[in-house]
Amino acid sequence: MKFEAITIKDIAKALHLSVSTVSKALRGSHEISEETKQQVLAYARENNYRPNPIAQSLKRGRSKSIGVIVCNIDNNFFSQVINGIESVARQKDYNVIITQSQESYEREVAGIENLSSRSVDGLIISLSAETKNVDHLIRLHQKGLPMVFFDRITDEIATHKVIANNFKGAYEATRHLLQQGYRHIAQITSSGSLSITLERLEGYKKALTDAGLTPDPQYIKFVQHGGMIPEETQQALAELLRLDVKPDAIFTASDRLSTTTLSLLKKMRISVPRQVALVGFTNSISADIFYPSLSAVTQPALEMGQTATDLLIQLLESKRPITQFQKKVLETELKIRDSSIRQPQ
Amino acid sequence: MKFEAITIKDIAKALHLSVSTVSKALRGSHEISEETKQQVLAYARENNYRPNPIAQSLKRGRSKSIGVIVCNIDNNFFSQVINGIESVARQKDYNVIITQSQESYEREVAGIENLSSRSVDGLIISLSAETKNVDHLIRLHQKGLPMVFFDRITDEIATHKVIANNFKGAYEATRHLLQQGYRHIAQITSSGSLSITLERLEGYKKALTDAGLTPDPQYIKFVQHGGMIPEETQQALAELLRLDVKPDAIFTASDRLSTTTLSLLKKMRISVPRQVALVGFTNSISADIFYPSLSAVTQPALEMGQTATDLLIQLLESKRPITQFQKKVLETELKIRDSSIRQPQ
DNA sequence: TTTATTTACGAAAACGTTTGCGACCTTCAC
DNA sequence: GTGAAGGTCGCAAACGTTTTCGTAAATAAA
Repeated sequence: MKFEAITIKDIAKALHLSVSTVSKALRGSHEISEETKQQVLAYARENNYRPNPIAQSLKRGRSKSIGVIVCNIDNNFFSQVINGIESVARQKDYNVIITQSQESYEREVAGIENLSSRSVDGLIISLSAETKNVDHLIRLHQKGLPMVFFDRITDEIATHKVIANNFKGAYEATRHLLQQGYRHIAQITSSGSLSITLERLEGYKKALTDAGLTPDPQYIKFVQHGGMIPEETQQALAELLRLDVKPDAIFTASDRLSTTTLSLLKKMRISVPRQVALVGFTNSISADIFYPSLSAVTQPALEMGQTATDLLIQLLESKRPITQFQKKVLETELKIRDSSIRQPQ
Repeated sequence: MKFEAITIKDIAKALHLSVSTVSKALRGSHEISEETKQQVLAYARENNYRPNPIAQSLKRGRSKSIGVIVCNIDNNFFSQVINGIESVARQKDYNVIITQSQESYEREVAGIENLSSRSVDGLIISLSAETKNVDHLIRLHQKGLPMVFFDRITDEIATHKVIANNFKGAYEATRHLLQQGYRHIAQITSSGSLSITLERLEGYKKALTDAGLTPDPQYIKFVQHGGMIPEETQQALAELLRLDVKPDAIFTASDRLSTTTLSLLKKMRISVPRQVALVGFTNSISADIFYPSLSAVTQPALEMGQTATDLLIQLLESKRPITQFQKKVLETELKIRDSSIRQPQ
């Protein structure tokens, strides 16, 4: 089971030098003669010497790794974000450690606790659907652990944040439905404690009022675990379809909710868009091969991951403490497909 | 930027004890009196002491983290596998560090090199499509770095492996097409250097010969980067459709290839399954809302991740060197949907 | 009372680095 | 010939733990 590797000590012994000389030679210190340097470098290269990153971390007080916590990796939006995170982290020589909260507050706390206890230089966070209280993060932030939020953010912590223009995305999606002539537009959305939920809700409401309509609370359904539990979505949908005036269109405000809703409608043999139209937030790469193809608000997920990571590393490597924080808002894109196009009656 | 945390030293100073006493007290050594233990524990708890995992790693020679390398995380199959990996790793208190090869041999080598240089206790690997040579892994394996392969494995390294029953999956998919009456069944598959490609190819061929047909090389198209580059898939498909006797059915042998092919057929306005039927390997959670709904061979991805991690941790924590290795073969499931059902002419 | 045993703790080395400082030698200017 | 300067290297401390060993005091056995 051991994985013996060569250390500086071994090099020193072999070359009859001291450890410090070898160390300095390896990092090209001017204190060391060119001759010795070459000798050390040659020996190191021959024997495939790699500095022990753990020892370096201990010495430097930085682990060169960043922690990521998301609700679930098995979701096109988040996997694309992580793709972005991983690409810039790797390039800047950071490791990426991933934890999933599975939309559970407890797991989020435990995961963050685990990541934070100094094994990680900074955190990239998207809150879980259950999270209503961010004291666990506030504590860490006050202690000086750098963090960047994306997607599901909180106002209670002053740091960099990266989000999509959720308001506008939802506004455009709803307006599109209105333009198609739909008047009873429902929304199925995530937990009301999530920032994205509120932002998308506002966009939806604004589009309605701009069109002279009054948002009806009956038409707004919150799904507590953001679609992770299909039964919750099922119930929300059933309640909508049981209303006296059934919605003629539905706006689903998150990735998982969109695909689940479409799937449920199909199972219930409800024709989309004839009986009910559908527009959803989704980053599924397959939205155009759905039946019907799904009109969707797409977020620049990869870019969100990259931006968040850039900001975090900026935080990590800054000499002076940063007090001015950015909230980057990336634009969404509405792709209109069949699921929302009004059919001739 | 600093994140000052309390150390054993601080506790020792505060309580007028020695570092070693505190350390022992914290781990409940019998050498320490009950009274002192309580005192130390209380102080540690009050001040929210967390042992520094990096120092522990250095001391113990184990980092309690495992490295994962896959081609791409943004893919339902792999994200589900990682979901499985993360869940059991977390439970056994290991961190999961993820790297993507993007199907590039160079990136695979660099990523593994980076992970392996002692920051990781073991590796979970699925080879990239470009990888024809595994010397970089053989070296590490010989040095004693434990590794487990899944999905895209190699024969050249003796260790635990976890795969799906690719032969049977492909056999059943092809047989199903044959049973539907299709006779010119093409296959679009990944790079020929991948184990999964060969296994699935064999299953496909066996089903054909069992039905008295002779596999025709013209009907077998290899896509070098496993569908990461849509143009490659496009070209493979175009070549198939340009044949004198066009295929009446296509079997796509990987996740990305399946969705891409369906999407391309749709763009070309080729009716599925009327003009050409389709069965593919995919773990997309949305296969039933595709148009047409996609008949698919599904792999137990979550379970593969869990099994691979269990096996790796078993390797890591075994007292005596393990010489007997397992090759776990998990069963696939063929879900028949519309894309392969023969339509009345 | 002496000796042996137990209990409770501390000193120090070790894991593999990095780094400030001092030691020694050579070279050069005056 | 003396002093300063510069070049080259090693010593030792430090990062935060764990662990081996030693030792003093207290207790038990003789």
